[in-house]
Amino acid sequence: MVKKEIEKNDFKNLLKKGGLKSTPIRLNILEIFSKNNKPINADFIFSKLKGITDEATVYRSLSSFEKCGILKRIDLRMSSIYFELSDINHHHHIVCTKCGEIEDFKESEIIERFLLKIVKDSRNFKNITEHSLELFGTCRVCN
Amino acid sequence: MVKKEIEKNDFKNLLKKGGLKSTPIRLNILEIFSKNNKPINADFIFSKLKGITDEATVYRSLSSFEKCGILKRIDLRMSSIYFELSDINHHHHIVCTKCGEIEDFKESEIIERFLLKIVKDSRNFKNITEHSLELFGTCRVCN
DNA sequence: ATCTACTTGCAAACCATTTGCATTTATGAT
DNA sequence: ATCATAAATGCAAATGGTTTGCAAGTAGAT
Repeated sequence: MVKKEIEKNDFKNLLKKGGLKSTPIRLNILEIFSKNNKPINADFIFSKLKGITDEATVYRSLSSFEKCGILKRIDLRMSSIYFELSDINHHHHIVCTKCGEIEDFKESEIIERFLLKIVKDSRNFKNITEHSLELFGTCRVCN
Repeated sequence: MVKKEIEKNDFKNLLKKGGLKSTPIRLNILEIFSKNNKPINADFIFSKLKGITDEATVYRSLSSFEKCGILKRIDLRMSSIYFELSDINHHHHIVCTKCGEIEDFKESEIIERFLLKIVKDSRNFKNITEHSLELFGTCRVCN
């Protein structure tokens, strides 16, 4: 629980840095992200939250969090939008198109070099701030 | 117009290969894709189509086309889904988050090698069939 | 030419997400 | 600590892209 307190303070700082007020709901949402090391959506969060009656609040939080950089959006080709904490531990995903299983992978150096090359070669873009990179296939079990 | 006839036959073959019937609307849709070398959505297609009264038909076509591999989905983080012809000329996009301008880039060899490495390193995935890779930033004009 | 399965039109439903407005709450200044 | 103010929440309704059920039309195989 000492750890939990530290975490809570981290989240408070995160919110403050983002210019957002620190509310119980928001701290809970961040805790849910921190507990579940995978992309999650508004529904999932709403189902885990206690003391909240309106899913719109979740949507508003997610939107604010993305805007100020706390979260990053993950395009999984599902019907709803998924997010993850945009931590330092930058990674991407392989998604099983049959069962939805997700595996992470991490190729920071390659991707970093790749982005530099793209920017160097581009006419109109010298400023790339985000990227999506997700792989889709069938996992060992489904194959 | 000779060229156009050739193209139409290409499309007919494409549909046949996909197990889909060749209808005027479908040929028109494919022609629209062929004329517009950029990711487009259902609305755009519907607005260009003549002799059609129901957007649901467009959605159904897009869905069939994607399923049989004629189209590929492009995740542009817009509110609607975009598609492109999945031609041999495999490429990706840089999207301006301010004005929506799109630039293509093509790094087949790097990406090919990259995917091989990922598959080699992965525990659960030996079969990657698709991938999304889009970059987001601000273009020279908006910057 | 006919038969059958696939396609389309029409209308309605669906579902994730957004929005307006009144109320409550967090935070910085007093 | 209290207060004032801007921001966050709850509630309800709207939005908008996409999907679906059903009846009628049409392409393609025989």
